[in-house]
Amino acid sequence: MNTPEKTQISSSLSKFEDSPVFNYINSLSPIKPVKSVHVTQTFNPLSFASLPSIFTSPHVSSHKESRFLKCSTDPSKPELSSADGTKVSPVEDAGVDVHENFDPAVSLGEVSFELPNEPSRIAIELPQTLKYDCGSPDCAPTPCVIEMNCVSQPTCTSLAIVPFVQEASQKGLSDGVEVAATFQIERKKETIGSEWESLISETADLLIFSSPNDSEAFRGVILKSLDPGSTICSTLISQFPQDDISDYKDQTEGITGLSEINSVNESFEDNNVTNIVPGSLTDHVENRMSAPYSIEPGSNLHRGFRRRCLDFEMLAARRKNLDGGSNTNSSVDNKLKPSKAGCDSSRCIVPGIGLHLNALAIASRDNNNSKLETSSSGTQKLILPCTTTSNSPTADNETAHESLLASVSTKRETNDVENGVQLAEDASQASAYLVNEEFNQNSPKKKRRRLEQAGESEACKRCNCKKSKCLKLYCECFAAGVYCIEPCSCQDCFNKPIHEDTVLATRKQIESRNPLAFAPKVIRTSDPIPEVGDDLITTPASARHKRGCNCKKSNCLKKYCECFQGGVGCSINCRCEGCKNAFGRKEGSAILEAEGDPGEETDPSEKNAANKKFEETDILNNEEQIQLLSQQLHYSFAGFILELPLVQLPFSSKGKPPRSFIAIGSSSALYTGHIYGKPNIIQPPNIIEKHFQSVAEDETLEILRGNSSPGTGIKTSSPNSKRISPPQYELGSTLGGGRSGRKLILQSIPSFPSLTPKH
DNA sequence: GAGTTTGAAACT
DNA sequence: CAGTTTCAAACTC
Repeated sequence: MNTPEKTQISSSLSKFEDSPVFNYINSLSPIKPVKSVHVTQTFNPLSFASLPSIFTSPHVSSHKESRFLKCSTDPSKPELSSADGTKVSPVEDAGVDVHENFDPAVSLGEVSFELPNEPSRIAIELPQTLKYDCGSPDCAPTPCVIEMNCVSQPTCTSLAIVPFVQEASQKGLSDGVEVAATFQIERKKETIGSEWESLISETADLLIFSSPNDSEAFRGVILKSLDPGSTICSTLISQFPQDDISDYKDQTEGITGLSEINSVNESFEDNNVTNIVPGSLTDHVENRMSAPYSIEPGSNLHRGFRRRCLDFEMLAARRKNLDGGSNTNSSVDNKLKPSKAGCDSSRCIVPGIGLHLNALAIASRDNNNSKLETSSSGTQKLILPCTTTSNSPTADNETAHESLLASVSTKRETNDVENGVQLAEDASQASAYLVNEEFNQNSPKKKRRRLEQAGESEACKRCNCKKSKCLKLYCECFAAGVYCIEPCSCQDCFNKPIHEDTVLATRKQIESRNPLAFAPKVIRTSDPIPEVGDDLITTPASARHKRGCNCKKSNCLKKYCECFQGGVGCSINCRCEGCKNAFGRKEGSAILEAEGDPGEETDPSEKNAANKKFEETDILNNEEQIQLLSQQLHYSFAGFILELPLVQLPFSSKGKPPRSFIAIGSSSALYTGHIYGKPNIIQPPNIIEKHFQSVAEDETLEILRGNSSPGTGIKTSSPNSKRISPPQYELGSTLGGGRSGRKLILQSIPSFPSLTPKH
């Protein structure tokens, strides 16, 4: 990537690296100064883009993100790092250093939680973050900034964003303010334990999780070309403070929507950072939220959506924080875990994206309205489904629900009942947690019944585990990386915040067996256009089940089939018999069938029915997909969002959205981050690929060649080797290498692992 | 709502 | 790694 920005950054970095401050820092730290860390710069865009999916991946994303976050805090603590004496990998240098120095308490993710108590902090941090985003010296005049640049560069080099960020920094960020803020934060920090890195990474993830909107926000910034400075700031603010704060608000009790934002705004003013956000911050928030994304500023819906998901990460981070709590700022701990109840609540509140995305994916298909809206803005694609869905008969009794839903009601679209229900459910669930955790354990049937009465119980229904304690992949909730909540009818459920330790341990165990265990089952590949055969669609390559199905009797025509359930065609990876998957038969099935393969009792009527079904449900969507894809490509090209709700789900009006199939943002990545990277992310288009190639071709290729970090090889080492095959391979083989897009995808997927620190 | 079918997950 | 068992969702009645 020879973009001017990069060049500029590199040169700038070099300059700074040679500065006295930098030298001083180096002298204090075992870390070797590394000039212009180009490690994953190429993929930075991905990091942004993949945020949602990354959310779930503490490792990969965390590294990246953590760095990103670290940067924010790092500037202030060169000395601290050295003082801590924590070991840093020389190779990772800056990045690691940042990690160690990074104070979780300072992370944006935490900020969201802490904000209520410390409004000023957020103000400080946000600007910092912005600054960090810009990997260019332009935004970092101070020594601290310089170091930051070194560290952050890898992550901050996103192609599209850099210019904006830089500009923003130039326009709105006050260097002095930033520095001061940094140090202020620094003072609060305490010695960092050896656990920091992990802690940080997770914290970073949390941050990310808390801001599923990040990608959108950035996209919005880019696409809309709004005032970079204000836009970015407002975006960040709107996202973090708004969502997270509002969550916190919910816990503590009804505070009105923008109050937090206002406080944030005040904070900015207090810190002389006001200039960063021209005009009322609130206004910005509103504008950005409502206009570009069609999201209400205080969209509780959105928030509610994210609540359950990724709780695990939150817990993990939090727990680690606690473990090292002796070292960490007590205030932080308190904030993270208010009281027992509050603690749980917070967890519940912790934003998650898995469900959110799921809903989106579905919505893209099912919800025409949402489609329209999505078409108008890429960001909305992801969100609208959420917002549009709050049709929640299910929210009946819960005031909290009502409030949540009410906030979303403006956007309400009734078409997608399922999504709506689920979304509402999520929100309601979250609120339910807030209201009373015991809901989880009590009256599951009642809840379920209520949901069913809602008319779309399917969408809302959660698990019904009886023996697995919801600690196995049998449990949909567990598999999806979310806690069981109200709607669940499970028995002896351990998949609750109270048992966070158990949950985390179990997850780790499962992932140790199969790193992909929590990965999205359906991976969107590249080709959005299903291959429509003569009379039957054969293996649409737009998405594939990561492992493939093993159906024997269902002919892949029922939801027993995970491929079918996920709305994707069977692929070469499938070992199904008599595949008649309406979304695409296993390669060879169609041929065999056409040849009158006895193994496949080809029932013409069935075939036609399947085909018809497909036509009804997918053909149209394919076109839509194409449109969406083009948009998405645009966004992707901007370097922010790579994951798309393109996976088309077959169940429009009935059947709950296959959460487990969402290709995005499952909590899977929690522990698999390094290994699985971000395969979760739906890799779209060729354009992106080109982007990649131009930007990070080198590394990508390396990764593909197996030179990347250990985790790079998706699945090669999967315990389920017999069944799981790398998405890439799948793509390559299934798609038939003719298409460049596929090839590109292969590259792009591996690229994620590159995000992990180089050695 | 109970019972059956199905295939993934887990186990051996 | 293959076969078996367990499990819970999907489905049927």
